[in-house]
Amino acid sequence: MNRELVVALLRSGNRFNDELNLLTKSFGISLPQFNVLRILRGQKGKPANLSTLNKRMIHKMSNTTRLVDKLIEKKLVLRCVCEKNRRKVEITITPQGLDLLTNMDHKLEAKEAELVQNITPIEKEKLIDLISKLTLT
Amino acid sequence: MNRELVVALLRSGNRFNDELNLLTKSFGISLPQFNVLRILRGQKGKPANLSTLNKRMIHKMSNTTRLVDKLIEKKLVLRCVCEKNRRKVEITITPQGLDLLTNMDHKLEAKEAELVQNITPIEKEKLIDLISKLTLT
DNA sequence: ATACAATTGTTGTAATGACAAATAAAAATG
DNA sequence: CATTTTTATTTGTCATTACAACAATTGTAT
Repeated sequence: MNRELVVALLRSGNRFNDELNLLTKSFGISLPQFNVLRILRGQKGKPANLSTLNKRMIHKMSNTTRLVDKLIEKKLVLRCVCEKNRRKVEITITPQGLDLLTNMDHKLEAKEAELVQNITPIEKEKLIDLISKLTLT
Repeated sequence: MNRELVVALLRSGNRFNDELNLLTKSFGISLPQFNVLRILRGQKGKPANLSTLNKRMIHKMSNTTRLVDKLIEKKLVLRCVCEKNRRKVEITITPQGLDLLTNMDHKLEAKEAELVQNITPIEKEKLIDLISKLTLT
């Protein structure tokens, strides 16, 4: 039964990933890039450094540097060296980045709703509850 | 709430992915490669073709050909052209492939158990149920 | 202060993945 | 039977990811 559960979770996770990736691609960015943008928007002007991004990212990956490089190329974020701790780097979202997110917002919400349309609100609560219980540690 | 659910699912799916990948890597293969091996073992001698593998794979990807190439390099599977329909290709697992799976089996079970250890059997049933309901279509 | 360890990020390289175009055989059509 | 369409797989190309080595800066203990 453990296997059944693990496989079910992997399957649906991958499916969600694929669908969302498709959506973000249509706006010219990958899903991980999109998530970084959202984290930055959540900072409300406060810059973030790479390790903060890494901690919050849904898709753990070893190379946030290069992901950010891509976002810089697209002028969606800015990077500058932190004054207080020159090892650190400060990353902020640009107005263009915010605009892009604004454009994506409702499409994303629609997609999210579509992805979970087969269950009731009560079941959704239950699922969230169980999954977060599952993923403590 | 939809977003919360989607994010929770992505997170735990990715986490499971990472953990399992780590495990299979320690045996010299990737998680997708491992899953193909398991599909082949499930065939009980009956060969599978690429599109069958593709349908059953947990990680949908466009390049099953090259994934199978890697498994061939490692002598874990065999590929030969199907007699009846020469477009098709028949893939079977080798004795070495089966041995590898046998060696991995209990480690994998242990890891699976570890991954879902935070919830009760009843909750597991419930989760499986909800997730499969979610992922109909 | 100096040496050593820990933190934070970057870079190189190989492996993997996504996507589209190419190939090749079989099936369908006229 | 020749031609088109569909099916099944392969190949090319580029982007992303994984992994490891490197570099720079700060923190700590003697």
